[in-house]
Amino acid sequence: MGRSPCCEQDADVKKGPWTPEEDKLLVEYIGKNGHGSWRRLPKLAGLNRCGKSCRLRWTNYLRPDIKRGGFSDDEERLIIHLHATLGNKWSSIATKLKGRTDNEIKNYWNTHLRKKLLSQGIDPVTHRPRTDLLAGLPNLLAAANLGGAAHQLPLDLNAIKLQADAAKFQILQGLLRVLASTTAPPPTAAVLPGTELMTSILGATLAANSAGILGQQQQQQQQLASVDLSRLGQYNGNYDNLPPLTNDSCTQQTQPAMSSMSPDSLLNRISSGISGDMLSSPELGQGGPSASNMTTSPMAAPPPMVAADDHQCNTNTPSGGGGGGDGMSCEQTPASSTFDGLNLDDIDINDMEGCWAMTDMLLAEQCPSWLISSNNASEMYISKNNTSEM
DNA sequence: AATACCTACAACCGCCTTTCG
DNA sequence: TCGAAAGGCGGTTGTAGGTAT
Repeated sequence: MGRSPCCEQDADVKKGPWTPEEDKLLVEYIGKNGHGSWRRLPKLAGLNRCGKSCRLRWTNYLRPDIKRGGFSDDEERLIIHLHATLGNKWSSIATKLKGRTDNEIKNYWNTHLRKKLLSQGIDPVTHRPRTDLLAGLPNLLAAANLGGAAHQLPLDLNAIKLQADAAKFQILQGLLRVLASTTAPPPTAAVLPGTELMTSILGATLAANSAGILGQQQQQQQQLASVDLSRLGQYNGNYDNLPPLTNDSCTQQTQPAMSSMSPDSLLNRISSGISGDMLSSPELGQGGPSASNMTTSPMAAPPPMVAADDHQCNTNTPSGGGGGGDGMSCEQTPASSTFDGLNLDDIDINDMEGCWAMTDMLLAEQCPSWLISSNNASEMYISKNNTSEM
């Protein structure tokens, strides 16, 4: 079964970089005859090459409509956007960038864009704030629970607070996604990944924490509020790319609102939520280990992202419905959302406190299972520390 | 100057899908 | 309908050039 490898029967076939002479032969032959059968082409063109190699050389480098040179900012943004939507479907992405080949885009992604996103704190796989930054939380909690030295506690708590912020971002993402979906302009607008805003938020918090402004959640909220949410309008609904926090329709409504909780309780609740399996959720692209000594209830997997392929995009996009005509209307849409049914009239995007209050309400009404997990290290941590000052 | 290391990118490999007799 | 051939795709490797030690 299975095909024999290309050119296997000819062990003498040349490999490696193409010479100008070979390029000339290939271009001249295809110019006169077309490529026809790639397998027969090498003999006919006088090349000692595999047909597959000839095809690759032609499609990636010798084709007359190939666009050479560096990528423009627009192209970069488009690639990032398309990658967020399509994933590593390089050929599909290449169809949206005139003159660029899938191989070129793939290489550019791996050598430039991927690193660029990482440096911005964005996971290049999920296009969301990096969760690997949170991976140490379970160990921190466990260490704290197991009686870490008192002088180590501040560091642990700093980390926990950071995780708490990240969890809040997750919640806010859903909120922002709703807002963006109502304020977004038609897809013809300049496309920027929604991650930029989240990056600035996360960056602000990281900066605050590293500057020693720890434990001042209010201050961090002010930083969050300093982000002009009205900018969301230019993001072309990219928050649709963000999966909802959870699809777990929680039936318990006994949890106090986040805003009414003490900071310690809030942090611990959130910390417990983002520990364990959540961090290793395949949806987050994380295969990281869970804390082995924790018994956190498994987090319900987020709903699958519904990434329509090109065909689906074309058929699903209402004709004349404001699509850019370049396929950019193809977006990921979560199958369901914790935030579905949210009354947008209740939200003033300029009122950050109101947004937090809305977040609280959503948590109370649709609290995910991971937020109410019990018998885990963080709860033990709470009970151990709920009488101490932070 | 020599060596190690890093980076970018061209090319290859293996698998899957499509085409065709 | 089936199987082989061909095409296509994404991941990986090889290599050349640049930089740091």
